[in-house]
Amino acid sequence: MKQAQAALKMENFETLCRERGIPLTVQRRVILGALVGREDHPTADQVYEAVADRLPGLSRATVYRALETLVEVGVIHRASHLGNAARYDPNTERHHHLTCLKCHKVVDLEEAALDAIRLPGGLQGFEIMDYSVHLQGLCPECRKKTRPLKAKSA
Amino acid sequence: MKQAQAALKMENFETLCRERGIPLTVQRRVILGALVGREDHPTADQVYEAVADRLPGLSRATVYRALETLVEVGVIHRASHLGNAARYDPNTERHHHLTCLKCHKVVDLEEAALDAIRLPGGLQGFEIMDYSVHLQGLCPECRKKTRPLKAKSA
DNA sequence: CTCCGTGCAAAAGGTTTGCACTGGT
DNA sequence: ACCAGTGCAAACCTTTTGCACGGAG
Repeated sequence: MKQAQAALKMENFETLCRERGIPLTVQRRVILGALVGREDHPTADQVYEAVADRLPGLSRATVYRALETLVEVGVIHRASHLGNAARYDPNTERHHHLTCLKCHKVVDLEEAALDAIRLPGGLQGFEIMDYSVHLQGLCPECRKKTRPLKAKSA
Repeated sequence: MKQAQAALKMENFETLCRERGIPLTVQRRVILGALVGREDHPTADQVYEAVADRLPGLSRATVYRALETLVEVGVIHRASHLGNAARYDPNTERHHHLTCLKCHKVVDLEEAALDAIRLPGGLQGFEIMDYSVHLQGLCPECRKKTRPLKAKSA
């Protein structure tokens, strides 16, 4: 059940916070709660809307900060490039992207093997026009620089 | 060679513009020229920086508009969701995304077939930690609403 | 010649930050 | 009690838009 998963995720979050000495605030709990209950991918503002009644006087800044914390702890993901600016790509052929988790560099990958993926059927009623594979990892430079495990230099 | 490709892309752009009655301005040409010369995925601001000396008095607004035009004509792609807000995803398991090209809705897709993709080797020195498949198309609702081919309502 | 594109500046989101206060540990 | 988190408001960054002018078709 989703309910059970949500409860697990919340427990997991609490454990992780205690381990890392991160204060467990009401805001963070409610925000995570609102997030795990959803199937869509809400924006920060939508999260704010969702929890505003449960947290009177809540500030949008807090939503942003709490979401950031949740991402750091690892209980949610942020779906978008870290930089909030759009990027433009002159390569209009089918290609894929390699993104560096550390420096956020994006490089193209033209790889016939990835172009040949057979898409499964019944994609929730979507009519697929195109697809691309998004690979995330460490670029050569960042691999040299550090041997990171955790995100923050903490 | 990349040079030849760039020249071809420029010619292609000019042809498409003439076909569609889109004025061919210096700005658009220079901006496209700066873009096809690069391997990275510059932001609008980086494009502005790149062409600023060649186009004195250039406005950032023009860069945005020109980029938009280039995307419409199809000679470049925009790499990012149209909505400029970050989205948060409580699902931290391996999963993929279906994005609607019209309403920009994003839904999760958990599909074992896509989890089993064998990654090719020699990924430009990257150490891959994770990957996901990004499918783009029309969601059921938008498929009903219109029969779009072109972006603009002209 | 007519329009559309451009430049400028202001507006419109989205996100971050400084500061005083509150709440978690 | 201490330190980090919160709320508020202002700052900041990216992108869009209105308007007058100039260049493209």
